[in-house]
Amino acid sequence: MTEISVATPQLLRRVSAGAVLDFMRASEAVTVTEVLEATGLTRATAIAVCEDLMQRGWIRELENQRAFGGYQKGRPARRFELNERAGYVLGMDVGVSKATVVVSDLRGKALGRSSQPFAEADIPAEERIAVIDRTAMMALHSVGASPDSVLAVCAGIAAPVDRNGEVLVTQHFWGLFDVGLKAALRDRRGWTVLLENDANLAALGDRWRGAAAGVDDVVVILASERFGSGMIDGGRLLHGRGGGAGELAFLDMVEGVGDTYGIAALARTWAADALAGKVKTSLREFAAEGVEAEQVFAAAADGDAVARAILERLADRMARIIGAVSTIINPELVVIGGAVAKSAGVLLGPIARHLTKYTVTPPRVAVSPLGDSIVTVGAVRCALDYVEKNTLDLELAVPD
Amino acid sequence: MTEISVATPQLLRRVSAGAVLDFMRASEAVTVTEVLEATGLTRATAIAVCEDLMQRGWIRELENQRAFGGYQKGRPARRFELNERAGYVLGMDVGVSKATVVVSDLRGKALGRSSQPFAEADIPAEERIAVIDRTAMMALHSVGASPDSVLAVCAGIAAPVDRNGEVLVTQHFWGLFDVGLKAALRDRRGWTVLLENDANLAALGDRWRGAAAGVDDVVVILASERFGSGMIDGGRLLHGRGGGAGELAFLDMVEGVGDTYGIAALARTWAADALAGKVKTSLREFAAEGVEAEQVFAAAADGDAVARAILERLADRMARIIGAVSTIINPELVVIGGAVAKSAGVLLGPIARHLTKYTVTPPRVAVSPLGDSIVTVGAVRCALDYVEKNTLDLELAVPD
DNA sequence: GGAACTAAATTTAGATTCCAAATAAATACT
DNA sequence: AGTATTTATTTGGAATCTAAATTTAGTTCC
Repeated sequence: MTEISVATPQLLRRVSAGAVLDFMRASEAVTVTEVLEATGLTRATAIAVCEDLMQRGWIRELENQRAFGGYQKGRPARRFELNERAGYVLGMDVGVSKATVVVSDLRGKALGRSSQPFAEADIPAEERIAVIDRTAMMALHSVGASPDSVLAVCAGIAAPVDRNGEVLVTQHFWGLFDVGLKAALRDRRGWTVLLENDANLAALGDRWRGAAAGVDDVVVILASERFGSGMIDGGRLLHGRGGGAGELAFLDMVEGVGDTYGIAALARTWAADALAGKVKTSLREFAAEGVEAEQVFAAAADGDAVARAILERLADRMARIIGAVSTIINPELVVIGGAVAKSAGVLLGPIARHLTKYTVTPPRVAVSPLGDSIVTVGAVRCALDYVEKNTLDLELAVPD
Repeated sequence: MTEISVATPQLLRRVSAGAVLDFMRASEAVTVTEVLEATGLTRATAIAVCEDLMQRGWIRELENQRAFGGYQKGRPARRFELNERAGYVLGMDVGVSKATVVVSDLRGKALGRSSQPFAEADIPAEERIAVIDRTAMMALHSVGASPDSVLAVCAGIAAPVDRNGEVLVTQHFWGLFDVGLKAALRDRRGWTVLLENDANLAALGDRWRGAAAGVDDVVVILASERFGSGMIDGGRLLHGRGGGAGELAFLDMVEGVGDTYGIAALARTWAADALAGKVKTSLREFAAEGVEAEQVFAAAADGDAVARAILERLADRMARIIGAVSTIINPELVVIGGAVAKSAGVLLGPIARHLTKYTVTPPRVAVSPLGDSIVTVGAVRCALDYVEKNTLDLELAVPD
């Protein structure tokens, strides 16, 4: 209600409340004494702030305080904890062929998930939106959450998105993805929707709960069907002017690369090429359905020469890409993510070996454990970031 | 003196004072009424803050207020303005063969400059420091400023520097540059020294007072003898883990490039190569002293075929580099900077032409007007950034 | 069961800062 | 001289914090 111009006394309470809330997000149930030590506030103030936050619904007080940690002298301390059910956030992965929605609580715990295919690749925008909306409602319903309790939504799409969440339709193709989701979900449900590029979300996701946990300078390469990357420098996502940062189209110019197909796609193609010849290889048993990357990796592990050659070729290509990107960006770590990543661990050794050819200071290389949920995990993180930054400006639907 | 824990009432005054100071830095002499409109504070508060700042020496009050803007009704307004002489900052360009120091006031006006060569490239650290210190003292003396009035120093060096101003001596070569300048100048003079990579400072400099003024996503390529770049995304410099972001060593992998020599170096070499043959060219008249880039550009403008070929080749190479970097970083603008930049304007047309081969969404390309002072300009900006961020924690030497 | 002990919670007094509104001051215009 | 206008100052009230004194709600021990 009250407009804050620059610095009113109310600003102080905001700062204090923010500090307390930050501490609570990082801890389980805490006593006021702990709050006070963590924030530097006085006891009187700390209690006042907690009461404030409780009244607004962001935290709750526990009953049987003494139940914690056995014997304690003195007057029992009150205990407070984050009300992780004060509201929910949605993380969306909107692909070409399907939409996936994850419902998460305020601690980032995934409570429910729903996925729906689009009838065809080229359906009109309203239809895409309808499917997405329906998927979201199903996911919410599955956890018994009302649409009013959604505090933020983040959707990942396979197009460049600038740092304001806008899709610049410079290339016609991307128009497909800018289906007006933001406006549609705001109008229909009153939700705040953040748009972000899928590879960027993968980077956020993996830095949160993947191989890059806590690393400040990291590049995550979404590498299954096509290459795309999310780059984080100093803990901040890079976007560039039109959200195009992290595009790996420059690969066309790197010697020995020349296209932007991902690991899964290349493995499939190269295996097919090999089978067209007369070589002897165990891959031939999959020939009918087409050979997938996993099968190539397995065959290579069994000593199949053709599979090993393909693996080596993949590793060299990855090394070139990682070498080029990390020379210019200088990350501490490069993570390979996406559906193929889980089985791509076998590539790490060969990649490291090839990498020494392309850079004198190679980064660490890892595969993400998040599999194909890497984008939704990142979307949840992105939505939570928004909520955490704006907590004190948000009104909760049903302050219980 | 007083430790601020989280949110004390004193914090409010800090916020208010910061807002007022920011406004004053962006304006000339201002009345309290203007302050009040800009910051949203009350008149009473605005005056109190101004008096505060004046007492601390950061701003001053003008005498003949009414002298401004002719006729005015009502009680004359007091006028305040930034005291740009409250202290000074030093911007340093520490190269291999010489050190340059610029003294600037708090509005970024260069007041004096001094430059001194190092006796040899490989002199010991103490000697390098002594030369740098002496150069700084000379520059200060030339403007009549005392060493005590220096609020911050920023030094640009040709080595990777991480975002904490540390030089990681991963490669032995860089050890040359980490001569302990920070500690030495702190101990001798009590100065706060910020270290930064020279190309990064070039980026800051050009974004401040060059071709990239106000552009949030920009890459500045220092291109004279060697290529190095400073990359800014969303107004923030990229560093990477060890300060290596912006290194263009990956050029080794880009087809048609293959080394990291800069424009001046390449022009010189290619011209010499051409002269070794029997072609007819007006460049031959410079053959004795060696042909410089400027001369090649001039001859090309006169229609000399050999010079034009070299120019075209340079443009193609620049286009490849710009194409590769900007595909992955997606800047709005790429600036060519350094001593050679002033005459490199002739390259812009050809570069733009070649660029379409390497990217579908080419950035704007420009040359920096800052010449070889681009690094010191950036160093001054960097030091000012520090002072502006920490103004209220700094004590002025002689509060007049 | 009551006294002693202990840590937490609450109350009280004081300081800083802000805003809003009333009052005072300085100048130009008539 | 008187009025209008703009700026400056003063006064009163509110929010917030800290620091210190006081009260409370338990445990422990006799």
